[in-house]
Amino acid sequence: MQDGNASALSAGEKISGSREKGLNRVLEILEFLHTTQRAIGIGDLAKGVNAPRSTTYTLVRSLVDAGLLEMQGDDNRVYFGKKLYLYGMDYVRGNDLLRRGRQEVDNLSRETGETSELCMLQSGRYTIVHASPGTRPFRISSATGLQIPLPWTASGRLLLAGLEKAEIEGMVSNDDLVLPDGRKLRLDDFVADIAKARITGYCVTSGLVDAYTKCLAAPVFSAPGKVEATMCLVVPIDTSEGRTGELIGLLRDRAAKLSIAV
Amino acid sequence: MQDGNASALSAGEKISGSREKGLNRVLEILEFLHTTQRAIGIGDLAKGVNAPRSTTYTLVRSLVDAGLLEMQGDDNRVYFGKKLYLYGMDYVRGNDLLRRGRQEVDNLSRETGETSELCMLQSGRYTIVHASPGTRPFRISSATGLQIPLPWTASGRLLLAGLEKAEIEGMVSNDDLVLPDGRKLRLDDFVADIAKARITGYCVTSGLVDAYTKCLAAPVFSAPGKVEATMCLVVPIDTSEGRTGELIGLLRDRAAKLSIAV
DNA sequence: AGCGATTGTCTCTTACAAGAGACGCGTGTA
DNA sequence: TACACGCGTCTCTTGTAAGAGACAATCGCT
Repeated sequence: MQDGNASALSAGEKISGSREKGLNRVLEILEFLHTTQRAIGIGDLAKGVNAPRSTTYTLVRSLVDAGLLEMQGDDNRVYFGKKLYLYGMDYVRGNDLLRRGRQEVDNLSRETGETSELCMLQSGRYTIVHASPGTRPFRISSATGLQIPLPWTASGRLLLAGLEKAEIEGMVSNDDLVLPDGRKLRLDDFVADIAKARITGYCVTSGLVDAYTKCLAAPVFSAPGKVEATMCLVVPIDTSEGRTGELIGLLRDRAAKLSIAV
Repeated sequence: MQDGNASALSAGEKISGSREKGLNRVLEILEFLHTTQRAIGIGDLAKGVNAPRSTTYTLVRSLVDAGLLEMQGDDNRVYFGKKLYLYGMDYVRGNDLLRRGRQEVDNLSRETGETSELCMLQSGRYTIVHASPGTRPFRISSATGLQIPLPWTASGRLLLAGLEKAEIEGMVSNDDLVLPDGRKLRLDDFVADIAKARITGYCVTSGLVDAYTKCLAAPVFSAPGKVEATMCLVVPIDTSEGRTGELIGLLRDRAAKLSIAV
């Protein structure tokens, strides 16, 4: 799931699809719903995940019966179900870091007025696990659950701290190194960034995901040297040196607080 | 999943288990983890869901790769993964009622100091979808995601309002009618309770789940006559008539507020 | 009314996943 | 040292689930 089957035709995919395991189909369905973020008809779902209609009907029925999916109202559309919400809450309950991290992110964005996020690696991909929007008039886009190429972000540089170059290379595709504005990042530069971020204990990137923001990030450790998550602030790119410094200080402080008791 | 395969040997189950569909195994695994509420070794998991070890290993690997499960730390134990949390948040985002209901429950328990809950039907079973503990010294047990037989609760009586007797009968097993203290509820009485609750627009039960509490519940409607959820308060059984009345008033008010905009 | 597109259900075939079981490894304990 | 036990991986067989495709029903459009 982590890559290569949503982007389909890329690498060593069996072209004609042939026979696919039911479980895999289900995983694709869930992932598809996660990207669409809305209920969808079963027929379209089948098209979307490139699965036979008959199979899709069967699987969806199973999932609806199990409560992982729900039929939306009276239409023939499906979306995530209560069961998934309950399992998700179970995850939160079993995960101190996430629970406290969410709290801390909410605090931070309330105190600073800036957009704040908690980020983690999710099957080798950068993921915004929790976000709190801040109070600025222009809305900085960042939805929970969004997945972004690691090299585009400050958090990405911290999350990979301590990995070997080879490992890093394995987690970053060539496409990932191409920034939204078309510029191509050199892998070596990225690796250097990571090493630097590791030493300084924080990371700032300017105008990477878009030209108007910069991203401040600080690491949360689950064990000495092991970066489990990052907290970050997304601020306008013209934020003054002084304020940026303040925010970084605050951010590092809070991230450190999260680290200790884990 | 809703019934009949966890309770296993009951009805028309193939006794020897023979060959089981992978997806079903997965659904059982998730449900099992939901009940244990903690990470568990793969071997034990296999025993727990009564699946062959080799199969369990394969499935768990798929699920871990997909991020639905995570290996716990260094041990060989697994539990829910980040993906499930993300899907769960998607569900919340797509569900106004749940989002606002959680909020309202938190408010209510803060204002009254009592334990407050949001309850819904989940594959035909009563489920505590969100709970907020209240401030009483003795803790009233009620975990999010807990599933309880419908007849044990005030909310259950409201959630079934408007259904035919036959439908109700289908959703309530004989075991469900036996209260925790051993008393057996008559189905007819339960059906009568439901009809009454429907008319009065709220429901109070005393000493059903345990001898020391009573449960006040009010319905949340998704459409005229359709009870989508209930809000409820769990209070000490010796709460005065007067205060009980106040609380019911408050509860009905909030539940109504939830109903309107849905 | 006529037509194309979509929806939900069903049947039948065969490719393949579920499962049995063996194996090697590490660990505790007698 | 020997034994029992649990873990993780692998191989091989066969029961069966995934998929192709046909079908009737419904919908929307002209």
